[in-house]
Amino acid sequence: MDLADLPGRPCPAAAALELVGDRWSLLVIREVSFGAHRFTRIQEGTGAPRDRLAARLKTLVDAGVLRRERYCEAPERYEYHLTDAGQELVPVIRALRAWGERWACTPGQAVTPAPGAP
Amino acid sequence: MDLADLPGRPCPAAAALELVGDRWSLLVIREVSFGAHRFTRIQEGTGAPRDRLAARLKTLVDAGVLRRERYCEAPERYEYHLTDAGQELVPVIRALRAWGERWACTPGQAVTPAPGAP
DNA sequence: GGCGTCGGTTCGAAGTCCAAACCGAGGGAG
DNA sequence: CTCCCTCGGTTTGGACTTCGAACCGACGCC
Repeated sequence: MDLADLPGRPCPAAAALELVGDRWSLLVIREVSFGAHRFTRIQEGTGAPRDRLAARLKTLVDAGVLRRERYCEAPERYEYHLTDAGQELVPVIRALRAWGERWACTPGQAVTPAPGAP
Repeated sequence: MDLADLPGRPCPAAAALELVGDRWSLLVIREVSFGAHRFTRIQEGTGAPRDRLAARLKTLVDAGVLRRERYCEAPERYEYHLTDAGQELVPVIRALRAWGERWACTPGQAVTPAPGAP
């Protein structure tokens, strides 16, 4: 992914969003960072449809954010771990969580917590 | 948006992604935080298609992340500003940019800068 | 043999995304 | 007055994604 190829202003944030800025990627990374390393666990934790999850795991591995490791020989089974790049995505998720706690948890929209209320 | 309605694990980060976790929202917020307050400027800065941008601006205003302000009476013209909630999204973008600088700017994938290469 | 788990893949339907054309209100040039 | 431009959108038609659900093969358990 070359920054110059993006349609808008060249910016590393845009490049980051190209890689992990879709509906599921950050949720997947959150789950893996929480210790959910297997397909089924990640699927339960994120709620992503199975095919989407399979595709997303593939692109995240390709992007170098996740590493796929076989944990069972007889029936080929794999689990997913964060690479260093993936690890460093955790602060992004933390920032997102902090924002969500403050603004997205109130019933209704992300309006200021107490406009005229106690 | 109720956390309990989300398919996966209830988590404020998921709620945040519901609101701003699409292709353009964070880019739009970046642009507005850079001082691009008008439709056309935001469109140029993000590279989003016009209809997507119009729809996204609407949902962001509904979500309470942006505020829409008329700046011209005669032909109705509006500009967009960050609310407090929008303002507090800036750290998320900063985190994303930091990550992008480190991992997404290298040509190729987000692999460690020098694994075995010179 | 019959059923369950695990990690996927395949399917058709539904939804979303896109580029490009269109629109209306106004401004400016000729 | 007429023609064309800007601004902020909306509409359109087609491509691309996403979805839930069904299916699959390899294995384990009973």
